[in-house]
Amino acid sequence: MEKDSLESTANILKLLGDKTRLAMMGLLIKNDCCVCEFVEIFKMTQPAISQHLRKLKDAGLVKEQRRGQWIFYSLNRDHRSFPLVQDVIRHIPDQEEKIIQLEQQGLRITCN
Amino acid sequence: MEKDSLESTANILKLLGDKTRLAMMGLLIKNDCCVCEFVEIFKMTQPAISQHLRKLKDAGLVKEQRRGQWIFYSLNRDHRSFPLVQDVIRHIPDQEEKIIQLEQQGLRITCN
DNA sequence: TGCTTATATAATAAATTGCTTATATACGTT
DNA sequence: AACGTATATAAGCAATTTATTATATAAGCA
Repeated sequence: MEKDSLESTANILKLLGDKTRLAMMGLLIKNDCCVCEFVEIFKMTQPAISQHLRKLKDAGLVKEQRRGQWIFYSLNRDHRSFPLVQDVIRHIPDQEEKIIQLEQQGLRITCN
Repeated sequence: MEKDSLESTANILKLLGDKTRLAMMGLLIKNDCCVCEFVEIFKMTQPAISQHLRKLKDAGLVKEQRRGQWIFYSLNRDHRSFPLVQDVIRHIPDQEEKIIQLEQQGLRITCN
């Protein structure tokens, strides 16, 4: 298996070592999401969400793509440390439920 | 596979998201180590090392065992999140080299 | 064009982290 | 008992982190 340096691994883990960002990654491995969905799911202010996404983006773990009014985030599956990310996500509960709840509240479609 | 809660996983990752602690875990998966060995390997002060070990111990990731004058640390392989720890460590370079260097310097035996 | 919505960024404040130095504790040896 | 070595703990401090509020930017629509 490809090994990453100690330092880069520690940096990835530091990013994932936050409940919100870890859940974001768990969501993104199943669905692309836009900022307003994260705001709704995590009940956090929009700037707080944007700043977490910024950190993930700066590390190259996520990509952004504008779709009209919205900016959708997705996992960068080409990242050197993506296998590590995948392994980590396997250890957390499935996050898709949060998306389903959002859909049931009719809040998913606000971004489609 | 057993899944840990999002929160407990994030807490583990936060601990591993530090270069020194991550390397410590990488070392401990191969050998028990005492504090003075870590001090030598990481070129850090003894209190700094002790504080990192304290965090790992508080989380239950490592155990300590006194052997005469020395206190040896070892991984707690019974920890609920040990499989996660193992998976993470698989992604970093082998740390045993550091122990070998220590032995070559004759510094390993100071703790035997 | 002007308004609304979605998002980013900047400034700031509070909490946390990781080190340092100083000191305490525990064991082994003389 | 006194001393030296190994380790832990406490206090203090600088750097980092994470949130908040305020503001800027960009797209869609009346």
